[in-house]
Amino acid sequence: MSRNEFICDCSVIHQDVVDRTIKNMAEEDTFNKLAEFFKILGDTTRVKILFALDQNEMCVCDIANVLGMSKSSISHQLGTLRRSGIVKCRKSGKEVFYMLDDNHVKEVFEIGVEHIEHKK
Amino acid sequence: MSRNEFICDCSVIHQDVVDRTIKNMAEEDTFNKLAEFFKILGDTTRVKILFALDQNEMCVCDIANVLGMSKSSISHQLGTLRRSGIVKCRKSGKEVFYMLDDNHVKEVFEIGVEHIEHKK
DNA sequence: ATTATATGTGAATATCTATTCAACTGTCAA
DNA sequence: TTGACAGTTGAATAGATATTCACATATAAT
Repeated sequence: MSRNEFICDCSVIHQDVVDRTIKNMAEEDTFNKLAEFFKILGDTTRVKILFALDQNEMCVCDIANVLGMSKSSISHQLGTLRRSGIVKCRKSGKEVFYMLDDNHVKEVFEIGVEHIEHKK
Repeated sequence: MSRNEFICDCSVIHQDVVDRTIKNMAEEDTFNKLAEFFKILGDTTRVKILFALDQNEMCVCDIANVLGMSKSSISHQLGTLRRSGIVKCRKSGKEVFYMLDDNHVKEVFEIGVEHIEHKK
């Protein structure tokens, strides 16, 4: 993508750096999906749910009890996580068991923890 | 933390799983900081800025030109990233050069990209 | 000194989103 | 069939936040 596609309120100071950086930028779509992925992880409730599901699959009621929140709010969040492909579920009678679907989440989590430990 | 501290609108179905999971949950503070960290990464503009700064340090004007956005909005976002300890800056005359401060960001990014590539 | 440029920032607006509430579906048991 | 329970879902509300705008600050050049 070229810088001429954009409208900006200032002049370019270091043309070479700007040109090179623009040339190396990823696709717009990649940035959007990346931000979307991190946005999903950027909520305390969802972080707790994923941390819990990392230990064992669980039904909605049990998750609600672990977090001390309503079934409805947990169900809404599980829907968000499912639509993002981060968790999946399995029905068993009246209950629905949720589990992690994406092995990257665990890795991202660990680095995230390293980050906040390092910043202490 | 004990489950009795919480108010929930449903009964516990699998008491053993709930007890064990609660016992293994991290500190409230840890979840908050973790979510806060990912929330910072969960914005397209900030993702682009970090991707650009991963290549070279840059001044505000250059970043604005690379992204095709106003200096003001970029400055606001850089302030957010700086307060989160993810980028740092260095003054040189009228210009302020920003660079990555946290080596974890790069790792998290790479796994994030793997994630979205895997989901295609 | 004056002007131009690079950056920072508070307030306002528009948009997004997490939770609650109320209703609903589906399943099991009596 | 009836009731109880697990889970889902749309609408509403309240809170968060990204960008714009206008102005402020700081530095360099004339």
